[in-house]
Amino acid sequence: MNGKRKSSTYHHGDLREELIKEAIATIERTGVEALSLRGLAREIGVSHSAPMRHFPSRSALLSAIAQHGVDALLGSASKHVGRSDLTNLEKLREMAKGYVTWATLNPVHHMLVRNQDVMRHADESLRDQLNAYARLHEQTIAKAQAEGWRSDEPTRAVFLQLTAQTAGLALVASDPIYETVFQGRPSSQEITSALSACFAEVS
Amino acid sequence: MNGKRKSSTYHHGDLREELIKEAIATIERTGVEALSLRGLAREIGVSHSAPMRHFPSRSALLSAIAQHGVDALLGSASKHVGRSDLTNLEKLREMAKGYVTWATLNPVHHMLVRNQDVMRHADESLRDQLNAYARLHEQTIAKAQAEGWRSDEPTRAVFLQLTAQTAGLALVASDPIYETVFQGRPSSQEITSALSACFAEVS
DNA sequence: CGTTCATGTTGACGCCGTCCACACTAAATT
DNA sequence: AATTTAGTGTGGACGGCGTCAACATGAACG
Repeated sequence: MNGKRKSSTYHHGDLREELIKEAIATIERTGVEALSLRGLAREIGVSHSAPMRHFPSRSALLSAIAQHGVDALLGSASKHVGRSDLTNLEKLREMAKGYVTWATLNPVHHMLVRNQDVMRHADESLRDQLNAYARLHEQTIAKAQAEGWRSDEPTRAVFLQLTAQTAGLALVASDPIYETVFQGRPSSQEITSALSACFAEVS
Repeated sequence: MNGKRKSSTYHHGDLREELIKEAIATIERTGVEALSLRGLAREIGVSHSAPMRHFPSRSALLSAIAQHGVDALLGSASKHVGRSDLTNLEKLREMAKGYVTWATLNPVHHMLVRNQDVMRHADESLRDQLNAYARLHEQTIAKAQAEGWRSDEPTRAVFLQLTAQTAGLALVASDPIYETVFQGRPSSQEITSALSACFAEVS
């Protein structure tokens, strides 16, 4: 399965990655609160303080996972924005759709990024990347407005509305609390149609 | 200050309420993760296991606080819906505005209700009340549609869009993560105007 | 071959949630 | 008024946790 695995048992060989993978699985099953470094070590089969060689604290592990999530989100958004075959309005559509898709496919990452306890202990770089995402979003809105879309509204107002709608849809689509409220997750078709209201061509 | 205070120090007299009050203050300052029953007891000046006479577990304390929050939210919503001087569309506006206002005025309650670890251990009644709120919202939408507002769209679609927009605005307005993104909290005027897009009179 | 450095182990510390037996007090019962 | 009872606070114990420090192992490199 894993080519890097060493024959000896003393050194694991890939503990950092396995910690992250196992942590995500555990959080998905039982929630962040129930995640413990010792439990993780036990699960993997190393000593109780082996994880600290790779993450200096429990928060650091959670931050690293959140970091992965934000990397993926920002990467996908940059890719959309970089496409030259789309208008800026179409880029915005892709960003919004991409955000919700990312949240539903990576519920643990999404949840960690929204978790205040996690973000409180996060590196400056994580915050910076979230801000980079927001600025990319905002600038693309401004460009779409320059192309005539909702050009009579302040950018900040459109930014606020779009951010809220997108964040809200991601929440509703990925947070288990809303499952009973909507009797099941909204379909991707429903998501798209909810978003389309924000992206009407007519101003 | 507190008329019920007994002269003796052995029995506190109002420990349950003080625990809740102190817990909210602590969470606001340092986050849920950092809240401990022992720390709370130390702060208040009772023995380390006194809190367990009022809450059988740490989760129970958090659930009770969340319960208070949902009570307030549902109460305010019912009050709006009960008003006979408003159209159903106006009731929807009030509900949405009320939700965001509630979230900004009670950030700790709002956060606890959105916290998966808290909701996982919550009583059935808490979930029931959240569902009651959702149904009230949904029914009011249906009635507004019966009055001609967005009557060509499926109720579920409007419900989804409105829930997402409202939840998203509440998030953006009350979650510290978004403070840097928007350089400060959005004003209540900005909130209202972001909501107004959903509540346009024309279909 | 020997050194060095990353990585894993072991044991310790203090904090935590929770349980238990016990202490104190107010209210109910006699 | 005396006594019982139920509610509430105390103190000690237990195991689990995060974290630290001292030590062990082995891979990479001279």
